[in-house]
Amino acid sequence: MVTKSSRRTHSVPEPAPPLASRPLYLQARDRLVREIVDGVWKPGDYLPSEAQLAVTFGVSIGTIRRATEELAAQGLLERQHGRGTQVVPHSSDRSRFRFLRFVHPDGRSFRPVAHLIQQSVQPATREDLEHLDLPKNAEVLVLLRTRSEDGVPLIYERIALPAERFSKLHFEAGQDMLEEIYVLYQKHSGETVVRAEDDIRADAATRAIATALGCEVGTPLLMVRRVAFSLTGDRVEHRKSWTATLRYRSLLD
Amino acid sequence: MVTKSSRRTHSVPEPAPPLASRPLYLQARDRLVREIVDGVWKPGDYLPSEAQLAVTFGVSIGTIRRATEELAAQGLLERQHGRGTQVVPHSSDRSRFRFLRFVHPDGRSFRPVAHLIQQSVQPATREDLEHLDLPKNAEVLVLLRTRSEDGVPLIYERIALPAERFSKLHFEAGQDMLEEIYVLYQKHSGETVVRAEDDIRADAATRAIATALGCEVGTPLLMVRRVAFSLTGDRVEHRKSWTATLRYRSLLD
DNA sequence: GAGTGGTCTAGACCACCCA
DNA sequence: GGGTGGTCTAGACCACTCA
Repeated sequence: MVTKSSRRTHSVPEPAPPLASRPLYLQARDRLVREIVDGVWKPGDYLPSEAQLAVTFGVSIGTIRRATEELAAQGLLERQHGRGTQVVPHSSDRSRFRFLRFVHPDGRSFRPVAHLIQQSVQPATREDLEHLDLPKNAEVLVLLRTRSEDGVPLIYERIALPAERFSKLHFEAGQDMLEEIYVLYQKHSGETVVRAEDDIRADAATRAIATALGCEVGTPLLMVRRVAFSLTGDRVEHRKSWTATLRYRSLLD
Repeated sequence: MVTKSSRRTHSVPEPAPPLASRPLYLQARDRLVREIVDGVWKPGDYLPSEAQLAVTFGVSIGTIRRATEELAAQGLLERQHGRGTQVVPHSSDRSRFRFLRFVHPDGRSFRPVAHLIQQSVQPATREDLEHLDLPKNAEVLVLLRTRSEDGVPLIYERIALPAERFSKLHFEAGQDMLEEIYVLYQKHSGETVVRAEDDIRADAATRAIATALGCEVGTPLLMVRRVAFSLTGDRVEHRKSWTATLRYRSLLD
C-alpha cells in the first residue's frame, strides 16, 4: 500500500497531513520496479490488470496507468491493448534494438553470430573498476569474443562483468553464443539490463585485434565502450567493442 | 477546433458518429505544432494556459495536457510550474545537449568555438542528395569549419544545407561563429531543428583534415554523420564531423 | 492572492483480444 | 461476451511564481 499524505477529493475532510510524500504514481512505479527486481513478476509475466493494481495499491486507475506508462516508455513494461501489461522479456529481438546499434555501411542491419575466444576470471583493470564502480582488488569475469556475419569477423569484443554477481555464468571457450548475451545474464544470473551508456572513440588496430579481425595493425577502428545498468541501477557490464567496417547508429526516436 | 467524432460522457446521448477520427490529444498536439511552425507561437513565447487552450480547442484540460506533455517530452515545449508553458527557444545551452555530444577523453564536456573556413553554394554531392532527400541537381550551401577549444582545433566539420531553404543564411569567411548554429538557422531561416540521427564510423585523416586538425595523414578519426530534422520532419542539415581526440557520448536518459 | 501547472480521483465509453 | 487497455471528461486540491 502506498502512503497517501492525507489527500482528499470531493471536499471530504481529513485530519492533518503527516510528512510530505512523493507523488503516488512515483511510489507505485517504484513499487512495481521493486517487485520486478524481487522476482514477484518475472520477464514475460503479465501484471494484474490496472483495475486490480489500483485496488491492491490503494490508488486510482489513473495513477496506476501513469506509473505503468512511464515504465513502458522506459522499455521495462509493454502494454498490449486488450491483453494486458507484460514485463518485457529480454527476447533477442527486442534487446538488440533498445540501444545504439551497429549497422553496415549501406544501412543494412547487422545480424551477427558471436564466437567466444576466451573466458577467465581476473583482477579488474583500472578501467573496469572505474566503469563498474567496484572496490579495489575486485575480480571480473572477462569474455573475449568476435561477432561475425557469414563467417567474417566484424567486431572484436572484450566484456568485463563483476565476478561475484556473475558467478553462475560460464561458457565453453570456442563455443558459438547463439543467444543474445543479455538474455543469458538474465537467465543465469538474474540480471536484467535496462539501460546503457555508450561512448565512442577512434582507435588504431592492435596486433591482437588485427589478428582477430583480419585487418592490418594500425587500421582506423571504431571503439565503442558500453556500460550497462541493471534494473536496480547498478553497473553490471563494461564492454569494449572494436570494428573497422561497421558504423554505429543512434536511434533517437 | 478539433473534430470530435461524437463522444459522449455521463450518458448524454448524441446522434450517429461520423468518420473514425484520430484521438483528440493527437489532433491537439498536431495543431499546436502547426501553429508553432506557422509562427503563431514563436520560440520563447508562452502558450495560453491549459484552461484557455482547452476552451479554444474545445476539449478538456486533460486532453490539452496530454498533448503538451508529449511535446515537452520531445523537447519542443517546456512546462514551468506556476509560470506557464513555453515554446523552447533554441538557446545555445539547451540545443547543445539535446543530441549525442562530444566530450573529452576524461569525460569533461567540450565547449568549443567554431571558426568558419569557407562557405559556398555548390551542387549537392551524391551523399547530400541522399541524406537531405533532395532532387537531382539541387544545390547546397556548404560550410567548412573547425571547432576549437583554447585555440586548439579538435573537430573539422562539413555542413551541407539545402540552398533554397537557407538562402538568407551567410557568414563572413574567417569569422568566429559565436552562436550555436541551430540558433542561427532559426533566426535567419526560420528552421527549427528538433531531432537528429547520427551515425558514426572510423576514418583515416585526409590531407585537408590533417592540416586543419594538425595531425598526421592517416591518423584514426571518428567521423560522425548527422542528419537533422526540422519541426515539419524535413531533413534540413547534413553534417560530417571528424575528430581525433574527442569521444562521442550517448545520452540515453 | 490570482493564475499557472502538478497530482489524483471517478466514471463513461471505445477498441481490441480471446475463449 | 467478458476482460483489458485506450481515450476523454469534470472537478478537487496542491504547489509554485509573480505582482
